[in-house]
Amino acid sequence: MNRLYLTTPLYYVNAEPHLGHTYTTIIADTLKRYYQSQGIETFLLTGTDEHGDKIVQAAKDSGVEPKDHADRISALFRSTWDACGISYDHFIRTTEPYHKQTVQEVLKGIYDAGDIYFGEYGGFYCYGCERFYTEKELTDGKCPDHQKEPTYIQEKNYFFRMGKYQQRLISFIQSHPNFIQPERYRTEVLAFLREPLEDLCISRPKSRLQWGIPLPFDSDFVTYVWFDALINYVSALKLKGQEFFQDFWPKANHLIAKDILKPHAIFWPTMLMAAGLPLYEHLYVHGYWVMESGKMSKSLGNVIRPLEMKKRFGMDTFRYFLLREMVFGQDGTFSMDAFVMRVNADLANNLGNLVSRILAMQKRYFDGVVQPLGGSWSEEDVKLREVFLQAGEELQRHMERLYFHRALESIWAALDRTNQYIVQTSPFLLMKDPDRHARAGEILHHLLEALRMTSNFLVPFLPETAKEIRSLLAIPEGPSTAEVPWGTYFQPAHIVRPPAMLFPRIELEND
RNA sequence: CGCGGGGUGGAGCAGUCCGGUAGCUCGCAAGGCUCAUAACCUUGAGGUCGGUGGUUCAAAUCCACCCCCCGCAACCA
Repeated sequence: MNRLYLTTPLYYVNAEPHLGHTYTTIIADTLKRYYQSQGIETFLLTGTDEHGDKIVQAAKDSGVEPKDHADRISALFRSTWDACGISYDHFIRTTEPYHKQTVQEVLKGIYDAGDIYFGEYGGFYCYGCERFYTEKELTDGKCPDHQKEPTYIQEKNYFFRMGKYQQRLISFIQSHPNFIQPERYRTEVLAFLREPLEDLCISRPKSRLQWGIPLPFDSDFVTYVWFDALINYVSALKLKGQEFFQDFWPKANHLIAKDILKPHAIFWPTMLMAAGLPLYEHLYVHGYWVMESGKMSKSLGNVIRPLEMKKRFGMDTFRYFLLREMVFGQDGTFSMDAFVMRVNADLANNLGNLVSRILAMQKRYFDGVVQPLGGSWSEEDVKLREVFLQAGEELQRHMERLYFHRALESIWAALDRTNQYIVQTSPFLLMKDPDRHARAGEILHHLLEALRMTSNFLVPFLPETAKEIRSLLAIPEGPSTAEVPWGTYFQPAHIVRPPAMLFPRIELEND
């Protein structure tokens, strides 16, 4: 049995779900649906990362305990993904006992193996912020928040011998060209690894931070950030049992945004090496959504809220834009103008209108009853089928490389061809001559096949729409019909439903 | 010389890894159709693919150098 384990990052509960979170999660969901439809057993993990300074701070700001704060934001993420129809299999929280247990087991293992040591860390510490600053973060040598010069302090902490694994990691990445994708990020990681890798500080003294998982070998310290957060990918599988872990872990595929490349491409593999675990299979890295009106920020009022987009335009419409507009790996621009343009052109004018015009003819001319196909097909008929076969092949090729935009382009090229086919064959003209009604019926039969194929293609990208088209064609719920050859699916007396408007054109007032 | 990315018709973007008529959406011009969501189809105008040089029969695509813009630069999710 082929398996695939997909993960989103664990979202940090210091912010509410925004466009970036939504994009990563939708990508994960799309991949899951795609591979599921290929007969692969999939497991999709998402969740929330809930420990650390920033959470304590955020909780303090809203006057609640860290746990209450984390509960609230975590629930918000979960309900958002539910409302968005994300088909995740497990939602993990780093504050849950089974996760803490796994983190402690892994830490203990690495400690016992001698790859964690007690050392000293010095840095610029601001007592107002209760955190260290790097020199670059300081403005004129002062803390940007308090305008005060930080104090250089030294602190005892635990360190992970990350540098020890540098060579092994380099060799691994070099011998596994697809380990990090797209390639630009692999190049970046290799470039980074040309410099010596320092050891990683993995603890905070409890005197400064209590909101964390205690180190199993020293109860005066808690683990700090990544050792806690990254291990979730393992602890979620362990929760399902050792066998489940064995089956899925080697098939782990992590999806992340470029901001957390280093932890995932460097910290995490070396941690796995130290823990004696196999490395994950792939790391897929995407870029940022840049708001046309400048940086995304609440004060500018240009924050894209996933639930709001769903409510205004429908989830599939929102998904379509995100998948079609961004080249996976590169940054993309988000603007409402581009959104409206894309949606009107591709979903309303093309897909929606096409479905509607075909079903309208089927209804008007034959009262929805699918007509038989004759033995001989015209050149156009054959061509139409080939166009869809080709689109299916291209789709597969593009999905393997995370080229969502190109996969959709391939589908839409087939839709364009279908519109052309309608004009070329003009069934609406044939219907004026009673002798040619049979031919018009055949043409419509081919067009219904085009829609059937389209609905199969759309399953991973636009799940609701795929389902709706299926329902309009009166195709029962159940497995994909992609394997049924063109022209053999619709049986005599099959009746399709009257047209429905799938995507209304968006007319934006100056709101 | 820190690392990486981007610079393609009026606008926004694909295409660059694997060289071979420069593609898509919007906008503009002309025509067609009437089945459809003022939609759909055809044709046209508009590009020295940031610059210079090189490799090649052939370069947006490979190589070198230069200019402009943007991220990252380690314990900061």
